[in-house]
Order: sequence, then structure tokens, then C-alpha cells
Amino acid sequence: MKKSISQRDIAKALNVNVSTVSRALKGQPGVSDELREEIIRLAETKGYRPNPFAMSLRYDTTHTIGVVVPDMSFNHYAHIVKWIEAEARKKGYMCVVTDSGDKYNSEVECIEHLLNMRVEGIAVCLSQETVDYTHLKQLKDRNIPLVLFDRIVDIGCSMVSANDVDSARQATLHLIEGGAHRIAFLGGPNQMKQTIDRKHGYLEALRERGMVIRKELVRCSPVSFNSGLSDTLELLNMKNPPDAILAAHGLLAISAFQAIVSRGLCIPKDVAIIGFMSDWVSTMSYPPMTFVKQNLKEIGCKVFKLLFNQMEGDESVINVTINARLNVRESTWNNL
Amino acid sequence: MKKSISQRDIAKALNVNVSTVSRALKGQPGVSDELREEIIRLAETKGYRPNPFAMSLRYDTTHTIGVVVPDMSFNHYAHIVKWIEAEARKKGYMCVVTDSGDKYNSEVECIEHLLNMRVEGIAVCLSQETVDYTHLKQLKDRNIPLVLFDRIVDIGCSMVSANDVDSARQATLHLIEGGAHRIAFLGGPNQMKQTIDRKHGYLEALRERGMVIRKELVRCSPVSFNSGLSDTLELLNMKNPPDAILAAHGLLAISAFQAIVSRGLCIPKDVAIIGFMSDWVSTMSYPPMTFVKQNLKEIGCKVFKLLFNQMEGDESVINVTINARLNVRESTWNNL
DNA sequence: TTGAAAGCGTTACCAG
DNA sequence: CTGGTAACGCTTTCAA
Repeated sequence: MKKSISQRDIAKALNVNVSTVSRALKGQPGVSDELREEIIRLAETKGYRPNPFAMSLRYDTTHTIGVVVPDMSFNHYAHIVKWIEAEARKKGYMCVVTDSGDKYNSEVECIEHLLNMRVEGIAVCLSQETVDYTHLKQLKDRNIPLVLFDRIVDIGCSMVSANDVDSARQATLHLIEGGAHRIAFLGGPNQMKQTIDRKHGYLEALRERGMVIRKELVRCSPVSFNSGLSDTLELLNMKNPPDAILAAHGLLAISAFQAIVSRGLCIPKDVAIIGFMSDWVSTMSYPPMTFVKQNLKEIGCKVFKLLFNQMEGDESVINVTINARLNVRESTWNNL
Repeated sequence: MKKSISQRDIAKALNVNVSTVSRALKGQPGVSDELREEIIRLAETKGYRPNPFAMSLRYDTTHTIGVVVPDMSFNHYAHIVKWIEAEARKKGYMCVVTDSGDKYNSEVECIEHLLNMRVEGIAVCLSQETVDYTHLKQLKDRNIPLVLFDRIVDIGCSMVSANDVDSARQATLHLIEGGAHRIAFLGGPNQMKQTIDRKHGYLEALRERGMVIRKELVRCSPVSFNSGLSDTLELLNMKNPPDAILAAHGLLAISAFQAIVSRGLCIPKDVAIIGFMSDWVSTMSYPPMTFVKQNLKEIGCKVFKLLFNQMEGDESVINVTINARLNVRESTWNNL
């Protein structure tokens, strides 16, 4: 790799002092116009770029943020990252993206990796395994801005998430209004606030409508295609199988859908289904799936904004909820 | 942000010289065992981390790579990035991911952004607009390792891509064997090598089987949902509409599929379809879509490996092809 | 208007 | 075995 040219190189070539070059390039007073022009010209022709590492050393600032997501190959997370990165770049920030693979250990490693890099702020979407938050609280002690998003937990830092309780409630109400009597809930591990909230909304709707809550219809397992598949198959094997399913994660929605189809059952006649999931898949399925649509762009932009404010010194802890809303398609009864 | 502690801090606390601390921490000879132990202990309790920026300054090396993709919210690219990042982190490299939004101007900006960051290598998946490669050739002049992937172009650097010609050929042969007589091709802009190659494979198959090549069935437009939709609708409006479609990009496959369905046509009876696309969507569609499956993990890992080798000084230009293969489902005739 | 020097964190080299 | 110092690229303060 060719060595890049420095202010010193320019100074030498022009037989002036580095400090003069620095002033000239920064547009500071104290350089004659002709000399300044000459310096700038040479800098441009030689392709001078300020060395951000020297800058970092000097100012103890890195202009870099870190992001941790559970799985970049899952559209939902990647889509949010896209907008975090876009906003960051607009403000001149680098964005180091890391993938925890939905594992706690790896999440800790990612944070460690980012700390080593001296990022100025970190945005995290928790892994489904995470129940210990010391690696995050540690950030607070070190005064490193932190924003949780999507899968959050209340540890006293800013967060951005969907209105999980209410959107799940709305979805469940929609199923009830369509005539479902035995609505199953498919969620992630029970320690995840996201799962708890969505389950909460589900239960709330049932209570509101005076429906019986059946524990056996509530399945909370690790988020994975296989667990979604087997949970759904078990549900369908019951003496009294559910006539509707609310899947609280995209993967679970996909696997539940396929389980239903594999049984030769008709959607929504035999079993209706609603998923928290992304547009493409829900549009392409047959029948098209009713889904809870989240505004991923808004989430991503807001995450960076909160992070940025914190990095600028704003100490306030803000909890932002981005409204998701139900898009009704044919996997439920869209003729109500 | 709390100032992190440095070797100097440790040295001061222990009343020794920084250079001694440095040696102790690096495990170099020239420090008494007791002193070394004391230094290490203090470093640990104080939470010392080497400052990578000081390191970068010292060695003119950054341990950072950059990635440019057209659209992180599109699963295909995000999935590749996931594995580039994973491999990079394994080797202690930071991975700065940027999203060009499939725009040439933005791609140039991304490269610029990465160069400012002094990344040691860059992996690029070209935007569909890119026809001018000076921003990439410039990297060669500056001796910055470059690997192109997925959407590549031959400018004398290492590349990783799918066997586009042959997989398109295989897909087309499959359509022909299923009885299709008028096979349409849906591709991206004509300057994209990926489109050219896939079209080439398509034409090769037609010629092989002695079929007439109909120019009006070949549609190359910008890659977007809307263009795929309107191109397909126009095809279906023809006096002699196609009885099969080969869609050379995931978005085009999705939009073509929906266009066909919106016309009330039956897949594959009226129109068969094969797409270059990702697993989830093709599994969830009805009927499940026959698709060209790429090994995205292998692509991502290989990209980093090539980049890494170059960063280690390997000058060889390597062109890797990762075999994709046809997964036959019900959007074509899977009973052949 | 310009130059010289110190400092950011680290390492390498040379002296003691 | 340990200390001092220069160097990496840049900015800032002070002196000329």
C-alpha cells in the first residue's frame, strides 16, 4: 500500500513549516494568501487526505459508531442497519457493523471488538439469548453512548422499538373479529421483552373480548425456523388445534406458515395467520400474509439520531416508539 | 466520554518508564518478572486497552476493511456482508459497511468515505448504474487491495461471483425441457456484466436446442420492483405472450411473479418462472418458485479471504466462481 | 506572517 | 534490566 502523503510532505516540498500547512489547509488565519493558495494547490494535486488516526489521537475522538445485530442475513435487521449507516455517513461518521449470530457470547465479543476500536457510540439489537446486561451497563460506566433498538430491555438507556404491545393487541383483535376462537401465540424466548410485550398485547386482546386464555396455545421457544416449525406442528396435532396463529417474529411466521401448508390445511379457512414480518415475504406468500408492518427506515434513522445527540452531550434517556400497523391481506379475512 | 487509560498512566502510577510498560504488556524480553507482573495486573484492573489509533499512526496500518453494497435491505447482499464481516472479525479486522443505494454517485462517495478512513482493503458489489470505473482503478494506483463480488466487471482485480452464464443456461434448459416455447428474459441494465452473462447463458441454451431467439422477449431495464412489474405486464400483453420467464435478479423475480398473478394467470401452466433469488421468498411463494440458489456464505468468506491475501502482499489476481445451482420447485414443472 | 515545539499513545532503538 | 528519545500526522500555543 502506497504511503499516503502528509502535511509534512507538503511542507517539505514547499520549504515551509508543517504548522503553516496545517493553518493553510484548515482555512485558519495567519497565512499569506499566495502561500495558502500554493499549499492548497499542491495538496490537491498530490491527493492529500487528512489522516483520521492522527486526528483521533489529537482529539481523542474517532467519528465512528458501532452496531450490533443478531443476524444481518435477516432482512428486518439489515434494513434497519441500512438507515443507521446512511444517517451516520451523512454526518461523517463511520459505521462498523457486527453480527452477533443471535448468540450472547458473540454479542459480548462484538461489544468488546467495538470498544477496542474506540467507537464513540454503540447501537445494539439484543441477541435472543441475552439475559445478562453487564456488557451493556459497562458502557454506561465508561460513558459511551448506547441506544438499544428493536429488541430492547430497560437498563436505563435510550431505546427505539415498535409499539409491540399495541400492535400485537390489534393483530389479535383482528383475528377475533374474523371469528377465531382458539388463537395461538408463537414467540421467542420468554426473557425477551419483545416477546413479553407482544404476548402481553395478545393476552390483553383476549381479555378485552372475554375470551378464554389457553396456556397450551402459547408457545415461546428460541427463534429459529426449526423451532417455529415443530411448535406449529405440535399445535396442529392437538385435539383442539388453533384456528389462528399470531407469530411474533418473521422467522416464526415463515415456519408456521409452511407447517400449516405442509399439513394440507387451508389458510385462512382452517387456520389464519398473522406475522411480524417484512413486506416481500408476506406479499409473495400464498395467500399473501397479513402482517404487522414496521417502519424500518424510521427506526434506523431515529437510532442514529439518538446516538448522535448523546455523542453531542445530550444526557437525556429517551424511549422512542415507532408505530407499526397491521396490513391486512388474505391469510386472514380481509373482507371484514 | 471518560478518557481511557494509557501506558503512560500505568507508567506514572508505578513510577517506571512507558517503554518498560510497553515491553511488559507486549510480552517482550527486557523486563523483570515481578515488574512485568505488577504492570500487567495494574493494566487489567484499570481496564487498559491498546489504542488502535496510536497503533495505526505508528505502523501506518488500520486493520480495517470497507465494503460497498447496492442495498443492504436486500437479503442477497446483506447475507454476503454477514460472512465478510464474520471472517474479518475472526482475523481481528474491523468491517465498515456502506450502502450505495444502487447509485453510481453514492458508490463513488462510499469509496471516498472508505479511503478517508484509510481502510486497508475494499470489497465492492457494483451499483447497477456504474459504467465508469475510475474510482476503482484509482484504488489500484494507490495500491489498495480490491475485490469485486456478485456484480463484477473485469478491470484486472480479483473477483468472486456466481457461475452466471452456466446457471442461466441450466435454468433455461430446464424451462425448455418443461415444454416452454417462448421464454422471456428479464434482466438489469445492459451494461451490467451479470446481466450480460445471464443473458448469454439464456441465449446459449436457446441456440443449443435450436430455438428461435425473439428479441422482443428480452427485457433489460433498471433493477427495481416497478420496472420488473411493468416489463412483465408488457410481455403478458403481447399478442404472443411468453410461456416462461427467467428473471435474472431477485427483485425482478418477485415483481414478475406478482405481475403474473395479478393477471389471474396460472403458474406454471400459463407462465412458468425461474428467478435468481433467495431461499425464503422462493419457498414462501405460491407456487414455490424454482430458483437459482447461490452459496452466499461461501461467496462472503471467499471475498474476505481474497482481500486478506492481497493485504498480506499476494499480488495475484484471482477470479473465483462459486457454483450456483438450480433448485426446482413448483413454479416450473418439477415432475420431469 | 511564519516557525518551533509540545502533545496525543505507542513502539523501537540506543544508552546506561 | 531499565530509561530516554524519536517517530508516526496533526493541531495548538508561544515566540520570533
